[in-house]
Amino acid sequence: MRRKVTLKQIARELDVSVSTVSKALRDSAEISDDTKQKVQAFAKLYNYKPNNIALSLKNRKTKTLGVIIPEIVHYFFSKVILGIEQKALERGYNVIVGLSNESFDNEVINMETLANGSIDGFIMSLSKETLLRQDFHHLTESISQGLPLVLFDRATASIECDKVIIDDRKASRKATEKLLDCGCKTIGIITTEDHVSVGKMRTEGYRSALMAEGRSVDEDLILRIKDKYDFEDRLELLEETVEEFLLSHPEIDGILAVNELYAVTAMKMGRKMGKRIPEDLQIIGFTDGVLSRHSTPSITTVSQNAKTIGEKAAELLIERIENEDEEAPYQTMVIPTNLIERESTMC
Amino acid sequence: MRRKVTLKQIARELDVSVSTVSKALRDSAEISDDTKQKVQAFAKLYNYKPNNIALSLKNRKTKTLGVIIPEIVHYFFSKVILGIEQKALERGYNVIVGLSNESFDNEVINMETLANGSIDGFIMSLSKETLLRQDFHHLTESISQGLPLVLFDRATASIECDKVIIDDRKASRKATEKLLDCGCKTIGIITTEDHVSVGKMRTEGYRSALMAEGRSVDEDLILRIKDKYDFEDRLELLEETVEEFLLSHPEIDGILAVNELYAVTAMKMGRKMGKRIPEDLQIIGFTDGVLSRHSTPSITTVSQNAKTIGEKAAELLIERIENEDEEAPYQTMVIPTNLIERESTMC
DNA sequence: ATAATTTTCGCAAACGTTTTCGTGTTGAAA
DNA sequence: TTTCAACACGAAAACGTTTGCGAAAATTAT
Repeated sequence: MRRKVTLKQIARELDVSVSTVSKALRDSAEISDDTKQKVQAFAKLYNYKPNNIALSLKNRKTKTLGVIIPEIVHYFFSKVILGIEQKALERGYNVIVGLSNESFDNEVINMETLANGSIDGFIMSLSKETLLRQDFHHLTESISQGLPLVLFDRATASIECDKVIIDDRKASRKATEKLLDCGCKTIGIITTEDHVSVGKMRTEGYRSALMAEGRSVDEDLILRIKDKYDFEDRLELLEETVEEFLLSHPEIDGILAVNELYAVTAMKMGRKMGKRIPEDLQIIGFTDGVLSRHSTPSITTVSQNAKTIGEKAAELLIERIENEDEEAPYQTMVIPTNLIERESTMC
Repeated sequence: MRRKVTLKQIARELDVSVSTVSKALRDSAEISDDTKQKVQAFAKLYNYKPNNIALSLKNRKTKTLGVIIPEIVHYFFSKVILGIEQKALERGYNVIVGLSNESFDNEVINMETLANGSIDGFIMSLSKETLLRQDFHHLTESISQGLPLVLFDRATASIECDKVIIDDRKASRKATEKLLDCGCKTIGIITTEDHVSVGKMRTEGYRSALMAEGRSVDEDLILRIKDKYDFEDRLELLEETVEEFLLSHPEIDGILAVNELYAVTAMKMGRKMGKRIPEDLQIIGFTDGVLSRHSTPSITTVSQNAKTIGEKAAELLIERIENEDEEAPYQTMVIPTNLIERESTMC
């Protein structure tokens, strides 16, 4: 096992000092061409690469981004990571991923372990529990310690920092309008509990679209799925709830769903009770993932451009890290969404 | 901006030496109770946490695992990461994720940047290009430098290291047998090119099941999807190819697909040509992801227990890291698979 | 040959820890 | 009063870098 070679070893081998080796490798004018040649040749031969940890300690920069997300087995979040990762690579950064699993405590723990020198800044989307508690002390803590933070998707107005979001209200309004345009008379929405910021705003968008058309909003047509139903192994609970909802409102002919899973579930349950998609029931979801794309019929959906979100978040963070003295004002980038029309809507 | 407090600052503030502070915080017997109290109180007040980078340098251990995978927007891989991440957290490790994007060069670059001190070991699944080229010098390089490696899923016999895999041949054979049991007369397989190790073995399993039943293997019933068709934006190419395949073999009444996407595509194309699922065409896929679960009809599939794979890979790696002197023999863990029966098969 | 440069290199400090070893102080035993 | 052990703490080295500065060596100018 031939361990990585260090400056010290090269120095000893060539009978010069460590500083000479270091300077020779960085092509310093202080060193004679002779020694430079010798050192560089030796270093190449032994495939010398500077130790990242030592560099991090010296420069007080780790060139690493900390990313904390609620889930990873999830089209939207994994696509965001893809975007982050690519930008990071491009700019010479690594990415450490931490999962909160929608838990406040995990989020805090993850942050704390990373905040002790391991990373140069955070990119986060908040856990549902954090949003529910409205406890953001770990975020302010991090910022006050000089670790910049970029929030995406599930952000909060309580914290001043860079943010990358979509205009959830608008996207939702547009989607609802689309359903209206396509002839829906009674539109229901399947959304999250209100503490989930994006869910709440999507619900608001739905409301405003209806009101703008002079329609009344029937609160019974708003189905809020409980957080705890949102697990892979709780699928039946979700299905039952949606089925019940559809059965008790047979007049519904349009559904807006705030994510893919809700959309595909609505489709399945609608069909089960004999509705044809899209003739009897039209559906629009959020997130342009595999479910929307590969379902039969395929599902019309609001694409959030997750990869772009990731890229922009990484850019913002890296800029902030590399210009920490500049005190630039915080930005909130709003990434445009687009409605991808597929087979679950009529027009 | 109150930067993190260091031992040195505490020492200056309390007018003792750095070593005293360090010892006091670690509750050393060398230090008087008085000073310990004083130091500990002060540290707590200022929320002192040791700097990870400094510790890494000192201990020559980073407590970080490097994970390199071909893709992240992918049910199987993201679920493996979930498993790795959880085990890592449990054992006090962080996880750096690198994406090869199925490219050999990216794989090499990612490894090289991480191999310079940033991590204690690698968990990898090889890119298709690497498997095609059969060039594994970066892996041997890493191992010879004392960085342990655990391969999962897409492994290779050419490298000696710990591995976590499933028995692809057996799983595929079982799945094929299932189709036979369910009454299929003509079974086709949609698989990858042969250089993808798991694809090849699944094809072999398919073959052996047919031969064991005394049936001949019609090479025309083996559809190998080209690597380059395997992209989100190449969906039509994939669909055309599968459709053509099904159209030119209308006698096919059973399909084994080596992943979810191929399975759902087969289902879609089969339907398009008027086949009922499962009455006219039965389908079994690999990977128990969202597509298999939420399609209508839902798809019978071979679950690889991806999360377990991740957990075991992390365990193996951490054990290897923490007992590097022991020279334990390399293990290949075979994670059991199970066939999840759903609506795309008849029995 | 001597002085003045210029070239070439090494020392030391720094980043933040941990740990070994040495040393000064205290109190008790002789 | 002297001797010695126990106690409490600090200095220094180490992990692997980079870099400012001083100093020796080599070259040039006088």
